[in-house]
Amino acid sequence: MNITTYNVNSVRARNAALLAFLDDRRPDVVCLQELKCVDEEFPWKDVEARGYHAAVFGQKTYNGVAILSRQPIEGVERNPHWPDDSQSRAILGWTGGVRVINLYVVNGQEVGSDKFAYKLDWLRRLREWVGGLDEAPTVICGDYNIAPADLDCYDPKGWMGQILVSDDERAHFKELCDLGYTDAFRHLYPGRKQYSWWDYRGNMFEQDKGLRIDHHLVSRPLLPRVIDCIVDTEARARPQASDHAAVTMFLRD
DNA sequence: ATGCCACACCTTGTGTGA
Repeated sequence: MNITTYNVNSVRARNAALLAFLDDRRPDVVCLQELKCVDEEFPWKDVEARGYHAAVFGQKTYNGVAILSRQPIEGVERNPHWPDDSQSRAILGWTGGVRVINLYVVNGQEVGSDKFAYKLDWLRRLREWVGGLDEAPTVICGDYNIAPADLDCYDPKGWMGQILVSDDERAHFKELCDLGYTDAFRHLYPGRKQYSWWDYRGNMFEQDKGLRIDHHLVSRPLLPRVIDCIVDTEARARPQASDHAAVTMFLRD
């Protein structure tokens, strides 16, 4: 079984790229972020034609998350621990015997801003929620908008204190891990420099100047099943690609 | 300090992203 996390940066603008990804890679489960459309505009027919079930939590213009799976998706919950939040950022579904949580974590715009305060509070609520879950095998994947360590940033000195790498954000990520979740990629490859996002501007992808901000956090019962985790840079290199690559984790059956 | 790029939007510029 494999589980992909993929920030598509508009599912409508990325329709051809997404369908090519599904056709080429044949993933079992795909967690999408930044749909940027309402549920009615999601490409239901295209993904269903390729054999996927879909659980969608859309929003006009911004945010929006979805889970695709070759197997049925049950027990779907949307923003389960953010009852008064109008932003579609979290969806949970059970599929293939795994509790899949798909997140589009707040960006935060600028350290110290109102949006940054919202990001920290959102992360606090995430931890509060996840900390109360039972021991069922769980993966929490998505766009975390946090590069957990300097190794996850092409220019740690230049980015010091900035959004995505600040100490506050990293502390939240570490506390989430301390609840019993492991960053699958870093667990497998402790010293590997591998990014998942590259700015559209300045040919950053061609220079491999990026950040690793898309992650799979796996719960203790699931960790022994983790075989591999790869970043699909090929899809990022194509024309009209998202600025994020798809990241896929492979589990032993 | 700004734009650099890309996306959505009751667009002809603005807000947001990372």
